[in-house]
Order: sequence, then C-alpha cells, then structure tokens
Amino acid sequence: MEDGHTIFDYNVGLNDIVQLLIRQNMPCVEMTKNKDKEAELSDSDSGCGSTQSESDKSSTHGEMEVQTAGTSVQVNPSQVLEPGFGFYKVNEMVDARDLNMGAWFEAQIVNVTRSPKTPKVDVVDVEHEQEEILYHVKYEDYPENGVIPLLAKDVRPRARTVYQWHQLEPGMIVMLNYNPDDPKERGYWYDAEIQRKRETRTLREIYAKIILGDAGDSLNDCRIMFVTEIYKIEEPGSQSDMPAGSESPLKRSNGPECKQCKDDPDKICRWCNCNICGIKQDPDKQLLCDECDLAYHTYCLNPPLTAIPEDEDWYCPNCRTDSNEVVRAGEKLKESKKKAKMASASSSSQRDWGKGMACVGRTKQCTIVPSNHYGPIPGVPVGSLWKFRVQVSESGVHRPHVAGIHGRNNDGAYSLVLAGGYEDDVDDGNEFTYTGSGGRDLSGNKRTAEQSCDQTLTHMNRALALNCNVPVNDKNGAQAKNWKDGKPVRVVRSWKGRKHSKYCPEEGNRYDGIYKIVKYWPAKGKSGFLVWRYLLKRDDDEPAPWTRDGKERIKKLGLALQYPAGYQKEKENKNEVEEEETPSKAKRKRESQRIESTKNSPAKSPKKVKVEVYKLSGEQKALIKDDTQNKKVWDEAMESLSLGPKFLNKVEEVFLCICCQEVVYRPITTECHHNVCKECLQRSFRADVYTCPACRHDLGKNYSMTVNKSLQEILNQFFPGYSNGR
DNA sequence: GGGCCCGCAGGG
DNA sequence: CCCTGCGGGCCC
Repeated sequence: MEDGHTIFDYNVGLNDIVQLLIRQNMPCVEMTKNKDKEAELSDSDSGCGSTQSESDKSSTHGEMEVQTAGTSVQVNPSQVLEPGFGFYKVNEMVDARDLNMGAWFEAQIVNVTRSPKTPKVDVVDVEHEQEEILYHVKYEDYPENGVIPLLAKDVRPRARTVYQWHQLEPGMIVMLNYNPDDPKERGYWYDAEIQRKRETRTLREIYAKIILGDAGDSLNDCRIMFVTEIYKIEEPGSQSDMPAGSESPLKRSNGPECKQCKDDPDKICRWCNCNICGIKQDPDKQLLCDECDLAYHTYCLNPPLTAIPEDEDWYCPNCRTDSNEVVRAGEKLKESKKKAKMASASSSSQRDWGKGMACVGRTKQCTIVPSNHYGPIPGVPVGSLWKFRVQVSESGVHRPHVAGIHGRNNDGAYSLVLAGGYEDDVDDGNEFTYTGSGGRDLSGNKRTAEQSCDQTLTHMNRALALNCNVPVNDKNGAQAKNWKDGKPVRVVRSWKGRKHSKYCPEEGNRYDGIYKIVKYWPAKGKSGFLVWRYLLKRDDDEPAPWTRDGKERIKKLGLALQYPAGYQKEKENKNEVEEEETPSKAKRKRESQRIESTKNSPAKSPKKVKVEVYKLSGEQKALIKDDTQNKKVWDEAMESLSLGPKFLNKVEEVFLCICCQEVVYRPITTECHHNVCKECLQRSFRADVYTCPACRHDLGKNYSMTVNKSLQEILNQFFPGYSNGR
C-alpha cells in the first residue's frame, strides 16, 4: 500500500482476506556481496541439513545487513592465530558436526580465530581457553554452505579407524551410520553408544543408542545396518598421520541424496534432476529455482533459455510471481479464484453490488452454542428484534442468510423464518402453517421464484419433518403422537410476513420462541404443484411478543430494533433538521420529550413492575458455590441476575477467554484468578511464554494446568454444547 | 413499487 | 466441491 491510500482504494471489502507484506527499507546496494561472511557469522544456519529456503533468506536480508553492520563481527586479520594454535591446523581434514541434526560430516579447517566474545579475565585454564577458539570449517560435500564457525566440541580429527567385529563391546561410544527417518537405509554419521551385540551363524547384529546432539536427544535400541563401518572416535589433539591437505583415503558414504531415486544414475528423477525431463545430464545447464530448489535444464524451459541468466535470483515457472498479479497503488484487487467463479465476474451488469446489507457477510459468529443446537440461544430472549437477516444469523437464532429453514436432513430443523414467502400459509400466533422449500426454478442465479414443480420431502423439508414426534413418512406425512415431545424449532417472524399475518413485526425480524411440529402433509399449493405443509404450535414459557405479558417483558428488558454496528440509518427528514427551530416547534418538541420521559419514568408508573430475575436451579447454585476459585467473578456476575436472560450475556462476558475470545473451554483458573482455555494456555507455553495471558503474572515453566471442573460443568449448563467442535 | 440478480452461509 | 435459498439494494 502506498501512503495516502486507504484500503478502500484497493477495492478491499468487508470480510475480504488480503495479505500484506511489510516493505523492507533496504539500503539500495550490495545486498549479497557479503554472502560468505554472512554464512560464516550465522549460527542458526550452520549446517548441511539446513532447509531454509533462499526466499526466506532474502526476505530478511535488509535486517541482516543492519545487524552485521551494527555488531561489526567481521574477521579481522590481526585476530587470526598462527597455524598450530589450538588442536587443528589450517587445511587439516576433520569431522565436523552439523548443529541442526547432530551428525558428523567430513570437513576441512579453513581458518582458526578467537571467539569474538570478550574473554573472561579470571579464567585461564586450558579448557575454557579452548571454548574461545572458533574453527572455521568447510564441509567437503556441501561447499554451498560456505564456511561455518564451530567450537572445539563440534570438531574432531577425521575418523580413520574402523573397528573389527570382535573389538565392539556394549558401552563403547563410536561413530556409525544410521538413518533416523528410514532405519533400514543408509543415513548419516552419528555418535552412538553400543547397547547390544548379537551374533549367530548367519548374521551379526548391533543395537545402539544414537546420540542426536548436544542436548541429549537420543534414539534407543536402534538396529545398525552397517556393522562393518563402525568408526573409532578420535581424541581431540591426536594428530593425524596423514599429511595435511591430503584427501582421506576412506571416504565415508552417506545416505542417498535423493530419496526418490536413491541416487541411481540410470533412473529418471524429477526431484534431484531437471524437474521437466528428469534426465540426468548436463548438470551445468540445470538452473536451480531460488524458491522451490528444483532444477530445470535451460533447454527444457518454455521458451528455452540460451544462456544461464545473469540475475542473482531465478525462479521457475511454477514459483515466478507474475508481475501482473501485483496490486499497485490505486489499482483494484485482482479477481480471486472464488470471485472469478462468481456471477459478477462474467455478468455484464454494471450494478454497484456489495455496499448494502444484501450481500454482506457475517462480522461475528455465535459460538456459545453449536450450529446444530436445539432450543433457545442462551441470553437471547423472546422479542429480540433485528433489522436484517444477517444479524439474526450472527445471533445464532437462525443461521442461514437467506433460507427459511435451518436444519439437517438426517437430524432435524433448528429454526425457521416466517416471511410470507408462501402466501397460503396461515398464522394465528400460537399456531401457524408453514410451507417447505424447493420446487422452484432458481436458474438465473435467483434466490426465489415461482413454484414450478413438486416439492419433495428432502433436504430442509425432511429436516423439519424429523422434528415431528413420529417416524418420518415422505408419502403421506404424519401426525405427532405427542407433539410436545418433538424437537423444538426456534421461530423468527419477519416484517415481510406482515402482509398476511398481524403477528409479524412491522419492521425487522423478531425471535418469537419455541414451536413444535404438530403434523405435516403433502398438499396442492395455489400454484397447482405439490408442496409440503407443516403445522407448528408454540411451546414456550417465555410469553409471546404480542401478548400483554410479552409486551411488558420486552419493555422491561429494553428490547428494541437492533441495527448492525456502524450501520447508517437513512437520514430522516433532513430538511427538518436543518430548518430553523421555530418557537412553536421547540415547544412541541419539549412537550413530546416530556411525555416520553413520563412514559418511562418508574415514579410515574404506579403499576408494580415485577423485575424478572434469572432463576438458577439448585444444581447450578451448588456448582457456582463449588467454584471457589472464581468466587469474585461469580459475585460480579450474580449482580446481573436481575437482568433476566441478559444474565447469560454477563456470564459470557466474564468468562471470555482472553486468547480466543470465546467462552473458556476446559478452563484453567490461574493463581492470579484469571480463566483461560487449557488449549490456549498450552499454546502460549509452547511458544515459551509462561505468563498469565490476562495479566502477565509469571506462572512458571512447570505450572501444572488443572481444568476447573466446577466451572466447566456450570458453563456447559448455561451454554449447552458450546464446546462442540473445539 | 416491482423485478432483477448479487454474495454469503449452510448442508451434503 | 456443488447445490440451495421466505434477502435486500439498485434500477427501471
């Protein structure tokens, strides 16, 4: 992004996912001239087993340059010691450990220097002196790794003594070949302790503990495949008989470089050779991709290259970034794959889609219960009212964006919306008929259409039928044995149903409570096609919104039409606002304000307003009491019992995990009295952060995480099944 | 005011 | 992945 541009200039919309890379402020020249020095100084990338890709490296170049310049640990010729200092001479053949994998490789000393660390003044013994000498080695088989500085413990004289079978004894520390990934294959050279030795007439077996590195990582009881190639570990300081500079006569063999072809020169291999033809020829004409590290013959490329490119980096056709894909300042985002498949991509419509509520996505999701939850949503009282369907979806009351029924064809329906889409439905509030979905031709990217064929008892129609307390019958329908024992359906009435039903709200979508299926049957709709019809009856203790009790409760709970956060309502009577306030108008206004305030003033309403208190069951009370660790938190929450259903919003709020922003699951109550999901805390510990995520109180590396069982149980009661899918 | 037709969410 | 859909803004 360029300065002075907003994200909207790039046509990034709500819920779009974009990737931003921070542009490096690089010195514009000579990024890689010091490559050798870099390799020498980098301690994290010292070995042959390194898999860090070139792209990773290049992405941090800017930073590395700064570090190198800042600390200035360049090899100063005056610090180079005379050959003979320490245990190894320049040019001497040694074995050197790869710090990543712990295996030993044939290497050669290139230089010997003092460690850049300032020597400790009072330490003069030989051992410590050794630690301050760096041996700069070059791995024989991996010249591309450059020169690596190693401490004395990671360097030793080249192994040259192979043990005879009879010399091998349990307890001996030796160097042998082992492949941790594939123990029957040849691998790398590791130090190992011989554990068992077995001999029969036909075979000789050695089992050993493979030492993977300094940290003490080891593999026990490994069968060694190459028992005739077990080497003595040469003592540091023992001088090789061989003249310096001469190649070791015993070249040890490592496992195959290429796991695909096992280095068979006759095999075609697209992994270790040209990725296009796989033929093992012309290695000098094979280009290595700086991203994926695969090789390509210059002549296999399309179009072929006549010469090796002079550029520092080269990327293969699969990895190359198409410069056309880069979005520049003021340009619009390129079509994503998903968008490319959408109707808007091919349509010639010039309509300005995406600004209103028709096509927006959810900005939040209900997680306090799973999507297949039956019954009320905790904390959402009957009478809750939302302007748009997307909000109803966010609340969890009715999740589909457009569809009228939410359900699963092998389980049941969880909720439905009455929006008058089917005009033959009747509604008397307590009881209504509902028509199934389908039987419409939705071609042309439509969401609704005329009934144009018969409906079937499949999909959502079947789901709804399954709620009925009787075996499903897709021929004739069925009547519930005990309708109240059927599965509960949350019912939402939409203003759109107002045309046919006076029970629908004038504006928005209202949650009206739990209904159950009394019966369902196939019928001929007004269109003449078969539709499935359902009779639903209300079964909810919460009073319906249109009843006296319901209205009172809505008022008491302060339920009002909710708009999406940040939604701009249409400016009403703009002129009037700008109009000068005439005295008469001001008077009228004050008057209306006065009336308004009297209406809401408790003092002026002598009628006893019975405050609805959230009722805890005895078991719930006991569980809360059990959760002594959270006494303070519960005390705070209980103050909200007077808010009725909103008490659960409070519980949700006080027991929100600070990490995942959901109600804590498998909660750990810390000694500092905060609640975090066990998984979230473990994730933190894995990242070596051992503090409370809420207050940074140090918990200590060895903190034992005990799930607060009382809390878990009570939360499960308040938010049934909320942990599903976690 | 009516009709067109889009993205999104959910199930399968 | 594909199919489905009792929304809803914009244009005529």
